Amino acid sequence: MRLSTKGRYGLKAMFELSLHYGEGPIPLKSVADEQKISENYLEQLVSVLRKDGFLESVRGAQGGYLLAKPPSEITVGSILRSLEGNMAPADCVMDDDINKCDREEHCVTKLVWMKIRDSIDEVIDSITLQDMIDEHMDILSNK
Amino acid sequence: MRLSTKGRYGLKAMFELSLHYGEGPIPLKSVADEQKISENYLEQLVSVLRKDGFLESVRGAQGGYLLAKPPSEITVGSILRSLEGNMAPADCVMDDDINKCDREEHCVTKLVWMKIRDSIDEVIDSITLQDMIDEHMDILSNK
DNA sequence: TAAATACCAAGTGAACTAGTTGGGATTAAA
DNA sequence: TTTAATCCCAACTAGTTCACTTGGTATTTA
Repeated sequence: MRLSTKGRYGLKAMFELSLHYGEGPIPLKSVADEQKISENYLEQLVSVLRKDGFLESVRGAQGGYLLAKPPSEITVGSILRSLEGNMAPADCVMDDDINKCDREEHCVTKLVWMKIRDSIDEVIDSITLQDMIDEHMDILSNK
Repeated sequence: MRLSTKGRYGLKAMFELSLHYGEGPIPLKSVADEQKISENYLEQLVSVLRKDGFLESVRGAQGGYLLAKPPSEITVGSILRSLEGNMAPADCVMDDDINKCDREEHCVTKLVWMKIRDSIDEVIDSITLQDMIDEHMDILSNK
């Protein structure tokens, strides 16, 4: 049950941009270099994040990307869902009506998938980029 | 972050066999029919579960599969790990030394993946097949 | 006007998914 | 003793997804 590189790279990039929040636009190249990700590939992920309202962009020389909201207002969950879709372990617990199965009402495995989904949601929705910055500072100061 | 059909079908099959625990071998065909899974495909999954010690098999006519241990001693987690591998959202939190990344010690995203992994583990390791049977009985009796 | 950037769409090789196919070995029942 | 039911195993496969790459265009600053 691995996350794809979309979610993993995307969160890394968002974290990197958080570290520079308030400094104006950061070019994608420097984010890609810093996190060792293909710039062209990262471009696609960042494009999704921008369309979903997490990032703003400034075109042209000295341009780049910047967070559209303060780090404290962006959760890990919202980033991961933007890039990976719903974090449900099975289609039947995805909250859209498309994937309902016919044995719903007496399916015990569905209860298991719901518990997994809920516990993942609880974790990722409770961590903001600001929390990550704080943890990063703690690590740097050898706490 | 979907589970594959391996884990999903595998858990359904194990649950089905739990419902018949103590009744002797159950042919795979009836499990496949009951859960609407391709028998040939399920065979592959069940073969893994047998090799990992969750199932015993009886060959020949009137043969089939049966749980190697009582349902109360088999967790959802052990089944899913048998079929899907480690339930970690990223390679760097897989607990084997192969996938360590070089930026480990100051990687904040790793902390996020660890929290997700731990919360998934907590859920799946705390549910046994017996728990699923109990929930199933509750549903049937309309509780 | 050149360089630095964002933006966009299409192509691609490799791996994975979810099976299917085609057998063989073993055992109980007729 | 034959037949049917079952487990066991390995190889094949169409389709999808992954993780990019390629090749451009548009915009802005120096």
